[in-house]
Amino acid sequence: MEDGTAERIRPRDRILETARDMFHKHGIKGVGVDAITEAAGTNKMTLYRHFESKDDLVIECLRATACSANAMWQKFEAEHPGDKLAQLHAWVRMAADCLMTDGRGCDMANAAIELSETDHPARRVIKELKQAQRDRLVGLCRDAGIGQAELLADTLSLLLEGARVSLQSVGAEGPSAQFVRMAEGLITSFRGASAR
Amino acid sequence: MEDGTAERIRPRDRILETARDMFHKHGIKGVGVDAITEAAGTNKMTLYRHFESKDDLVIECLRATACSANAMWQKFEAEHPGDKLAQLHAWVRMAADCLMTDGRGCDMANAAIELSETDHPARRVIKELKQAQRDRLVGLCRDAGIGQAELLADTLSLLLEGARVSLQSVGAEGPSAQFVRMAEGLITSFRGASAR
DNA sequence: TCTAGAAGTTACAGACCGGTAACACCCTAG
DNA sequence: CTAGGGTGTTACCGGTCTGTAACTTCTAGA
Repeated sequence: MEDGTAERIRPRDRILETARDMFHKHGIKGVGVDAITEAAGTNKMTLYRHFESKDDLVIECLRATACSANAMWQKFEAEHPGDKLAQLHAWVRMAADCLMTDGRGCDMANAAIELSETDHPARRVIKELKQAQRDRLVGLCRDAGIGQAELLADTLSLLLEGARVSLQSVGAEGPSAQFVRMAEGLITSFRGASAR
Repeated sequence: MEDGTAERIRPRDRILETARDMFHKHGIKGVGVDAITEAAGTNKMTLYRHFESKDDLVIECLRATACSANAMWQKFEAEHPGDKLAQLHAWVRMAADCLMTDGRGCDMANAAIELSETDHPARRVIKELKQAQRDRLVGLCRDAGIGQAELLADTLSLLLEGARVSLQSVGAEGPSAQFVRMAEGLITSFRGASAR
């Protein structure tokens, strides 16, 4: 039987998962394909049989990251079905957890900074995936009954993005330590404004 | 005469200025020392006579960037002597200008993301310079008579940092377009709270 | 058991990287 | 005019990088 749930993971998936982890930790230009394949317990030829190039692998990793993010959104909906405001608070909590446990920032943002070539193929993907996340947060704010939903969503986006990068430059004791207080304060402030 | 204001700029300064520009545009790992020296109209040997290593050059570039930032702070004080609140608004305006005209983000933040090695010599410098900027903004907020000065300063910091990275991932039409509105709204909100 | 395709292995090409050595040059201070 | 320091030039080292070729081994499906 072809057996979809093979006990030993397919090399392609092992490479993808390993590459995601290593790109996240050391950056894209900071890790070579040799290191990835070795860590994945395979070899370079196998990588190039499954991915056209390193850039292609990078793009596939970013798509996988977006997929994980989608799973989180579904978890919010599952844990607080219908309660959009609770989902928004869950988003803040998730973001804070991510800040405290992770250390390195958003893979897409990091990639956008690292791949400075304006015509890099990954840039299209980053832009559309980030746009999708933004739309999702705007929708959540709107459904939570907040008046200026776009403005709140954009403010929260920038705060999180800023906290993730500040974490890497000034460290955990820097401004990013106040993220939850800022975010919650903003939400109550916007809720008050829309209920006036 | 040794003539401090030599009409032809010293090679060291040419290298430093060129490296700053190229690191800013293409990232640190995205440009080699050969490219820098060629663009600076000199050669690799001269670079290594003035800088111990590429890492040393990077650090010197970051210090120069911090120096430019200091000049901006002095400009704020010169244009609005004593009026700390006006200086705070000038800071917002400067940040917005920077967002619209520049495209690439903060050199220190970009470097922190790119140089993921936790023991990289540049990380110390980045942290202390970023910390200094933070202290400066906190002081400005406090002197402007804002109650929760640290919280406002940290929020503004994260907003700007987030706007700069968002600009690179989602583009100019993304959340960063609302930076001024967010920042000004925060300032009035914090002013109202401290004057209650 | 046989076979086809996936995966592993080794070696290599070609380019770029940071950094150094040896030597020729120029320009200015004395 | 001359001596010396800053600069330019060329060549090179050892390493790493992405990507490929040719060949062998393994494994799953019939």
